[in-house]
Formats: sequence, structure tokens, C-alpha cells
Amino acid sequence: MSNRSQSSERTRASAPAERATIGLVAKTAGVSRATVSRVMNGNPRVAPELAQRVRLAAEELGYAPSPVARSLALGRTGIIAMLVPDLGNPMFQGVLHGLTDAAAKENYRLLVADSNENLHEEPVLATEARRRCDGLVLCAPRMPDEQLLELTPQLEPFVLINRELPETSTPSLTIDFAAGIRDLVTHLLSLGHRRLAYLAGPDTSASNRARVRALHKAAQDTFELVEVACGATFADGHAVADQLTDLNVTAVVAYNDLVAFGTLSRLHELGINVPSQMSIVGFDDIPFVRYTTPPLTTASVPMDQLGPQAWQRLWALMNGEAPEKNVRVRPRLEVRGSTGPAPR
Amino acid sequence: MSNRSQSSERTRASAPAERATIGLVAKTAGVSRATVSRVMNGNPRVAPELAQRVRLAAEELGYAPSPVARSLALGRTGIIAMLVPDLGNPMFQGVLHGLTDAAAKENYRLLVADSNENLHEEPVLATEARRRCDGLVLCAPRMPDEQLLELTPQLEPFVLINRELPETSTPSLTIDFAAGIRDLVTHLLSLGHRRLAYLAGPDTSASNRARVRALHKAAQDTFELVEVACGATFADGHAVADQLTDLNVTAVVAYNDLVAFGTLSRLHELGINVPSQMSIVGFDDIPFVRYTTPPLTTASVPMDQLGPQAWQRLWALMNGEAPEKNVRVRPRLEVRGSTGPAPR
DNA sequence: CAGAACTCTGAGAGCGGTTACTCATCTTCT
DNA sequence: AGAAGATGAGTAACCGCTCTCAGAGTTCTG
Repeated sequence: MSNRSQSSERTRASAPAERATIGLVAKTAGVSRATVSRVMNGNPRVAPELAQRVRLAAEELGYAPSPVARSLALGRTGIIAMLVPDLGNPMFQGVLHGLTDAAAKENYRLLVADSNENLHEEPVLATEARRRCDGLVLCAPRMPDEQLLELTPQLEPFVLINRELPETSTPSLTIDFAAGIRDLVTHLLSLGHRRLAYLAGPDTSASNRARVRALHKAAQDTFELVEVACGATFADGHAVADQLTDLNVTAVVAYNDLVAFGTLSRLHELGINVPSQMSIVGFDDIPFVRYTTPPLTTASVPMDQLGPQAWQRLWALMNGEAPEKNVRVRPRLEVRGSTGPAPR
Repeated sequence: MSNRSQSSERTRASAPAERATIGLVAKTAGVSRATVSRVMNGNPRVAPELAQRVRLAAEELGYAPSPVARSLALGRTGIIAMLVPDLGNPMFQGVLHGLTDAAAKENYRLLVADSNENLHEEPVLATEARRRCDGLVLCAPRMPDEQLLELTPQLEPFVLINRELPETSTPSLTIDFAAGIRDLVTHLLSLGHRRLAYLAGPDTSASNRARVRALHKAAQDTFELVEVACGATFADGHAVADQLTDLNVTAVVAYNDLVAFGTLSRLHELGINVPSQMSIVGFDDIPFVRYTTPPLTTASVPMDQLGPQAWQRLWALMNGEAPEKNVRVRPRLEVRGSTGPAPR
């Protein structure tokens, strides 16, 4: 009653077809709701003749069970969600894709929520998304540990991507940034570079900190390191390139591929040849950097592994099993055309 | 009862915290469930002292209302969904972003479903997504008209992006591909090009057909047109470029920016200079094509307008009002470095 | 042929909320 | 002081579906 009035008011002009409910189908077919439910769920212990009648009625009324009601009754939704900080970053597409496919095999669907890098909204968004489904894959590299820790009970079961949460058993899939950086640096050193610039990402970002740490460690009297504040986007990389000319460096390590690409573009505009005058490396190996001019040398993160891995763990959690242990994927050095011997 | 057994079985080992329900909060606070509900919804007609007690109990139990139950009772979810064929295409990011923001103003959240170009799954995915929320923004350029028409009753209220559906009143936001193509062609003609190749997109795609039509119409004894089957991705564009050398064309119109970018890359590898030996244009103006080498001349689609427009219409539909009339946004010619005078 | 063992189907109790109604209790006005 | 009006909280129905349980009808057994 309560809702009837509201819903009919709400749908005064729209909602051409008041949706059929299980009750209506039952009445139409002359059976009980239980039977309709059984038929709709493929329960085989229904007399074929009855089942047929129900199917007919359902068809005729255009009936389809309400997922919301179903979720409430079942206590599960058949959905998992993934929260990403920025859909614009192609990095996530690989994960999303893998996750969608892996989940699909178990008849789960994936919904994506994008926090648009809105730090403030992230906790709310995560909690809300989580409660509407059965599990969450969370990628929130900027959220402070304490906050995440506090949220943990509301988010479970969930899996972290790209960060770890100390003191908890939350499964997490991380990337070995340090190893990636080491490989890149080793590569550059072997080409004779001795003074490098690092185009730093957002300093709230855990992954940026990891890179910085690895760089400083590698630098240790092997080479000189100049850190330049930059950001995480094309535009950031593009804008920062002008500063590079004064730094007297021969190679640039960018926070990620997006930045590297922006920088590459600007260097080209400035008439600085890559790689003969300046080498540049990115990180991630997002899909199109193999097509840049020149193609970008980068640390290739096997994104396609992350999706299935995340699903496997989430699935375990949702079934009350112990998830496999955390993995830290190791990027593979992908040498392309943007790096070359240091100019004399 | 029914579920209790199932749910406790399911969560045997996980689910550390059985979620508090409204009933538990009510008992703890010594009030009725109705009162708890009122407090949680900020109903002011509750005695402050009682309200406080309820809030305390809720806090203590870590209670948060179940969105699923709430949705069922209210008959609305506070969510809209958008279905995209391929999240990997940056085209959609603009729409998504605008939609998220517009919806947020009315306290609605956006969830994204990605069909991964899986034509087969699309109808199911769309229907399912739709039924879990209050409205849908659908971008399914490849779905046949008949199928979409058939789905219409189940999807309402919804808004179409990038296509129209004849014979219905479904609001749709489209892009004037013909105008975009005309502008691009005019630009190329003014540079002296007389023999163009078109790198065709998927031929199931409505937008590809629109482009082809516009091209043929423009061609009319003004220039020669060679149509080459290609696709919609970087890789497609990259792969097709080798064929171009034999075609004796001086300019290339790509299905979209992704293809153009792939082609550009391959041409560079082949040592064919753009634009002095070959001009190339894309379509969409996705974020990074201004950073390619050379930057891509393209038809810039104002994606940021689509999100808010879509929301406005969806909102109207959801409230039983008549949505504003359809709009067809007109791309703006964005001349950059990838086009130049036709070589002699 | 009675009773056991099955099969089907329907009744009804949830799932976790919301809200129309009802009923005290407290004001306020005549 | 007594009646009408407010106000605040509780009761119970309902959202649409699932599932246990029990009863009716069948088929087997001995």
C-alpha cells in the first residue's frame, strides 16, 4: 500500500508497463507463487504441463523476476563491484577486462564505480557499492591507511589492488614497482646514462613513493637523480617537459606511461630528438604506447593477470575459504625505441 | 528461517561480522523499527533524546541500512547505469564523467557495465543492469534495431547515446557524423587532396555506416574514394597501414582516432612522413591525440556535453516528465599537424 | 489391498527496510 | 476544567521473491 501510492505517483506519465510480479504470473497461470519461482529457477521437479503454463503466462505478461527482491531474499546479488580512481587511465582496463571474464565464468557480473580521483567521495562510494553487491575489488591508491583500515569491516569481503594494508589479512595484489624501476634504471645505465630525471607522480600516491624509494636506492653513487614534481596525466607530462632542457639530464624516468607520452610529445615539439638527444621511459605499458613515435620503452605490468587473480581471491572469500596468498607481480622490461645511448 | 540456514552455511568461515539489521538496532535502543527507520532517514519528528539513543545503538552495532532492502521497499535504488561497448575507448570517459557528475547532483550514483564488445551478451547485460537500478544510459552501436526495439519495454526509462531508434520516443543523443566527415573532407580537399582512403570501422556499426554514407555523398565527382576494411582499434589501424602504400592515395580518413593513431604509428615505421607524404585524420578527438606525433587532425566530438544532456533526459523520464528533444551534437574540426598539402 | 515411499504443489514465514494508520500523551483554547 | 488539536511512537502491512514444511495424490511393496 505504502509504495503503491508512491510508485503510481512517480510513474504517472512514464513507466508505460507496470511490471508484472511473481504474484500476477501465479494468478494468471493458476498456480502458487512458489511454483512460479521454481519454474523461473529451472527447478526440475515441476510437472511439465504446469511449467509450460507458467512459462506461457510469464511470457505473455513480459515477466522477469526482480533482481532486487531476489537479492534480498537470497542474501546475495550475483554482482561484484570494482572501484577505480580514474577510468581514464588505461591501466585499469586490463584488470577490468580480466575481472569481468573471470567473474562471468561463475555467473557473476561486474559493475564499475569511478571515483574520478575524488578522494573525499571514495569511502562513501566504496561502502555503498560494496553493500549493493557481494564483493569488492578496491583500487584506491591514495586513501590513507588508517581510513582504509577503518573501512575494512564494511568492505569485506574485498580485495586490494595496487596496495597492501598492513596488519590485516585482506588479500592484495601488488606490483613490484621497485623491481620495475631497477630494470629500467639498469637499462638506462647500460646505455651510458648517468644523470636522470624522475617525473614524480602525485605524492599522495603510494606507488609513487615506492618508485621514488627504489630510485634513490639505485642512485647510490651510481648516477645522479633529479626529481621533478609532475603528476599522472598526459597534460602533466606535456607541461613538465620544458623544465627538462635546463636539467642537463640525458634520460627521463616518468611516473607512468601517460606522463611519458605527454613528455615525449612536448620534446618532439621542442625539437629534441628521442632517443638520440634524450631517452625516456614510462611505466605500465598501457595498450597504445607501443604505437607512439618512437614506441615507448617501459616496464610492462601484466595487467591481464590481475583480474583473474583478484577474482580467485574474492571468490574464495565469498565462500568462506582462505584466499591464496598475496602476489606481487613483477613488471617486465619492454625495450622499445624511446631509449638509446646517452649522447656524449 | 529459509535463508538463515543457507546464509550461515555460506558464510561459515568468512563474514566475520554478521551485519546488524534494523531490528537489532531497534531492540538495542529499545524502540520500534519504525523509529529507527525515521532516525536513519533524518525524519525530524522524533524526540531528540530517542533519536540520540538510536544513533548510539546504530553506531555501536556498526549498523548501516541495507541498500537492497531499501531499494525494494522504496521501489527505487538511487542508481543509474550506463552500458558501454568498450571501456577501453576513451570516447566514453567524457560521457561517463559528465554523467557521474550530473547524476551526483541529484544524489544518484552511476554504475558502469562493460559489454566488452560482446554482442551476444549485450541484451542480457543491459536488461540486468537496468533492472537493478532506476534508469539506463545505453550505448550499443552494434545492436540491431529490431533487437533494441524488442528490448525497449524492459529498458525503460533509458536514453540512447550515439544512435537513434526509429518509431520510438526514446530520447537519444547523437553525433552528427555526416557534418564531421564533411568538415574533414572539405579540409582535405582544400589542401589539394583528390584521392582519399577511408579506413572503415566495423560494418555492423551504425556510426560507420553514417560515415560511409557521408563520404560517398561528398565524393560525388569531387574526389576519389577508396574504402578499406579496417576496424576500431589501435591494432586494426596499425595493421591496415601497409595496404595504404599501394592505393596511391594522399590522405586517409580513419574510422576513429584510435585507428588513425595506429595507422600513424605504422606509417612512421614505414618511413612515410605525415603529413608531407600522407595526410591523416581521425574522428572523436579523444584526450591524447593532441599529443601524437604529429598531433592528429580530427573531428572533435564534445563528449562533455553528452553526459549532462543524458542525465537531464533520464531524470525527466524517471519523474514522468517529457524529456527535452533529442540533440545531435556537431563535431568541430580540429586542425592539427597530421594534415598538410597534398604531395605533387 | 493397506501402508510405505515418493512426487508435486501450496501455504506461509522470512529477507530488511518503509510508511499509512492508530493510539496515547501533551498542549492549548474556550 | 473539558474538548479539540498536535505530536510522537508503535503496529502491521507491504515491496517481490525464495524456501522450508506439510499435505495431497501416486506408485511401490509385501
